[in-house]
Amino acid sequence: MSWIDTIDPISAPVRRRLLSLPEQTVAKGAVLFRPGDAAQGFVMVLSGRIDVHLTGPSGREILLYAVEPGQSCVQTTLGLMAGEPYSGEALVATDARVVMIPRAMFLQLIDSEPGFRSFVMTALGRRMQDVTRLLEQVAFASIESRLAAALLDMSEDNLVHATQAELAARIGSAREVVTRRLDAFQRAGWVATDRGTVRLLDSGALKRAASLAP
Amino acid sequence: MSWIDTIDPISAPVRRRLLSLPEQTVAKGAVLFRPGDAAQGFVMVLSGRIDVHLTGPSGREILLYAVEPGQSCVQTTLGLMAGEPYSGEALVATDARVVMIPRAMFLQLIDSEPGFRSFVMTALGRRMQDVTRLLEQVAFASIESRLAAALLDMSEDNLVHATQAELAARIGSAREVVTRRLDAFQRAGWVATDRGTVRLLDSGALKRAASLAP
DNA sequence: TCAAACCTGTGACCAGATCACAGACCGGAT
DNA sequence: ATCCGGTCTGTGATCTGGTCACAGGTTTGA
Repeated sequence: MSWIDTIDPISAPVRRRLLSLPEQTVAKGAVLFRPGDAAQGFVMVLSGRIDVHLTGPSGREILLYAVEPGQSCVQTTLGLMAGEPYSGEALVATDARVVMIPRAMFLQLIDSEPGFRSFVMTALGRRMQDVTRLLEQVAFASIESRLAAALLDMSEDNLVHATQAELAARIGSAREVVTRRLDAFQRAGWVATDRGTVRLLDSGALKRAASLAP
Repeated sequence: MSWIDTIDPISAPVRRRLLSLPEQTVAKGAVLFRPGDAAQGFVMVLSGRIDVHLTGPSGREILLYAVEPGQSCVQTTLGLMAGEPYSGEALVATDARVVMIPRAMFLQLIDSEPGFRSFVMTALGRRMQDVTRLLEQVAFASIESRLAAALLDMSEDNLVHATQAELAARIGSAREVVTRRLDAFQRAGWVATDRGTVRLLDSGALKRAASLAP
């Protein structure tokens, strides 16, 4: 079993060519690309996680999407297909291994391999949907509901390991706002906060808050 | 010359099949699809314009993108490829003619016609970029700059035909806010407002306001 | 010509972003 | 052990923008 099998079906010769591509290891904190860069190839994540986010002029950030193992970074797809430069910044969130399919091979695979093609198009479609949903949240949902949703999404075993600044960057708000909202959650008994962590005490209440749109 | 030639290159037999598809006429105000609908086919616009927008729970709206002649509605693409339902609402902005390529034919064309394939993927990539940029604007830019940008974009001959409510729906703000901003623009001498129209008097100043991000 | 619908304008209020801090906590170095 | 720079968190003041409530003006059509 290899990463290649997330692309299904794939022909044997192509499978060999893909397997011969070198894996690259990238350390947490590395920047894979910045806004304005041109795509060099099609990047797939094998392990670890890559966060792609937008940064505003004031330094405020928002997470566009996270690329998990078996997924590709669609921003590279755009660059290769539509010639658009990156608009986001890709930051390695946890030490990761990736492979890059060079531009020429990518274009050839798109033309010759139905399995690869449908993998790419489905991924692109999903991301489009993700970003559209995010836009909907940013445009219409309250900070309260977005913060609650982020906490639920990031929690493992009812624990969230993130500073308040990281939570703010995730939902596209300001650190101070997160501080005050978390404080309200704490007073309501929904969470307990500590330096660098948030413990979820009442995920039911958080879920309700997350789905309340205004 | 036909709409088909916006897809290039295309083989002769396929060209004939596409030409045999019936054109449909849709009247201004008609709704092509709503959030949650499943895609029936791949829609291309021949004339007129179709606006795709999101609606929040409070009734506030924002324009996701407009589909102009020669373009396809990528939301239909998503539905056909990734199986995702629509998240936006498509409203016919001006009387339009469209053709719908049925699902089966679409999937077959994707597999067999490189020209069609690259048309679809490029369009999808562009829209992804559009929506990402829109998200960036909504998340980080002021109403002042977004309104100025919208006025410049919608103007023909320095005239914008739109009510203040329509301008608000376009930039994802509230009507009252647009009223007040337009009032400020007017006091600054940048525009003159009238019922249903805005006349641009100083597009230079508007351009400067549009590019000022905060 | 009268009513209903539509468009614009205003005041009050709340949520959220920004600025300018201050204190608390952490790591390592002396 | 203590000090120090960096990081994380907490708070008040102020500004922008979204929501609510409502008023007056304009069109349109019955």
